[in-house]
Amino acid sequence: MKTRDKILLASLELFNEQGERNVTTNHIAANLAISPGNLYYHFRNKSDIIYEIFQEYEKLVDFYLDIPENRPMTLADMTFYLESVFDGLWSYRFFHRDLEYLLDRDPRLRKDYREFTNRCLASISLIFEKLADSGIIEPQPESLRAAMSLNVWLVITNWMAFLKTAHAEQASACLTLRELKQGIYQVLTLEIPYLTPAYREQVLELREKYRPTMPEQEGEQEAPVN
Amino acid sequence: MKTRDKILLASLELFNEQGERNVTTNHIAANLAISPGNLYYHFRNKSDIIYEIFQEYEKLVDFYLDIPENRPMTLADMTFYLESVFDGLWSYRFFHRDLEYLLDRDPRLRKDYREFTNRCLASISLIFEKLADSGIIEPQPESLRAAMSLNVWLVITNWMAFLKTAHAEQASACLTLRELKQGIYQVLTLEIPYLTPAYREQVLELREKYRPTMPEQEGEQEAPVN
DNA sequence: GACTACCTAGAGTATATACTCTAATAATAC
DNA sequence: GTATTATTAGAGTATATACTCTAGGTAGTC
Repeated sequence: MKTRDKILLASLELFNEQGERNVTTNHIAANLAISPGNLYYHFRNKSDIIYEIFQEYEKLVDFYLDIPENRPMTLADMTFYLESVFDGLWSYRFFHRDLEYLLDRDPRLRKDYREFTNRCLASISLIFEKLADSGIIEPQPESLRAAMSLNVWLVITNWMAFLKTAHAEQASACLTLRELKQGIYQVLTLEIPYLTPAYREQVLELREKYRPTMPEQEGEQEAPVN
Repeated sequence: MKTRDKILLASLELFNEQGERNVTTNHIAANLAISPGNLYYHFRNKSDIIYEIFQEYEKLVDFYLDIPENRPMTLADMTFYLESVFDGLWSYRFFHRDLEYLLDRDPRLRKDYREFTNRCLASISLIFEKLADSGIIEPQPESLRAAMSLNVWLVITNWMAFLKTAHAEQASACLTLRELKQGIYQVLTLEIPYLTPAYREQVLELREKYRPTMPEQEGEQEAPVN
């Protein structure tokens, strides 16, 4: 693999594990056993590395959320979208953690992320629309759909932060993809009241599969050590 | 005012304006025209300043979310809770921005914040319960109420981050309390399907008051300059 | 073999930042 | 008034971090 790609890969891994703020360019170089000079030969600065990683993320999610216009949407489709989005969140999980700081630092990123958000919101809204077309959820006026989509987005993008802050131990270490996907439970919670009788039970069953196993919100009870 | 209190006040203000990450202890001292030594006489380190500010925040929200058990809940109560929580978010808005980093840095804060979250979730759930008692929303099983409360929490705590990232300009400068309170619109959106016919119109009217004036999600249209 | 384009090492630098240390000054107690 | 305690100034430090610079190696081509 080319050094340039190795740098991107190692950066992503370190960022995800330790947070962008805690990973220096020197760390990245050391991790790859290359010199800082070498790293800066391939990237002008740290921002450029982050920007390029973001573009990968963007591309991935855009790919997942490309809604086919020519056929009705099934429950399986919806599940796929949800699973995919959370997979994406997981793979680039460092990004949402330090989002505001990163956007303040890099105007390119701010602009791109803003457009990315709008595309995602549009996709979510389209999904709702097509779910209504398929008779899975009741159709809703456009304005409500927009507000609902925004809520879905807020839940999705904030779920990981919630998990990390709800954990007793340090955030980075103990978080699994499985736990992250319990966010799907929360998203489906939003849909419940809009489900048609025909699909209600099916979706509720699907939702159960993502029900948190560990009691997340009842944090008072620490795990007994002995 | 005592120097100690001035430090807390100036720190909060600077943190809110520029983000904790961008405000150094030297900045705080300079802002107050005192010496760094003086600052460190009053606080052992930066973490202690942040921790103390958090405790103020906690106290404030706990005060707001103290639900009276002995009387039914009115729409006015609900409005008050929503307004208050967003006021609190505004006054201590730096906190949620760098939350994960702060919690990683200070175990006390992690523990306290975790318990704080649980108290808030319990309050939200209690509010739903009492709203059902008052016939404002339909009663729901406890498990659904818990999931709904968590969604409300996610929307509330992530709304500001969304606003900042949706803005085209740098985050810190252009954000008003008024815009922040449009988050109430999103929270009320979550309630819509559960409203009883008797209160539906009233709540929808209330919700309209918080409807975003500027088109937030249609970011493509930049303001025409000429 | 020599030219070129690409790649790499590693020491080094400017700047920032959290924090310390000493000494001096103000406030208070007796 | 004097002893003590609380407060303050301000220079200074250890460490970190993003990034630079120079020199040299490697691979392919003719």
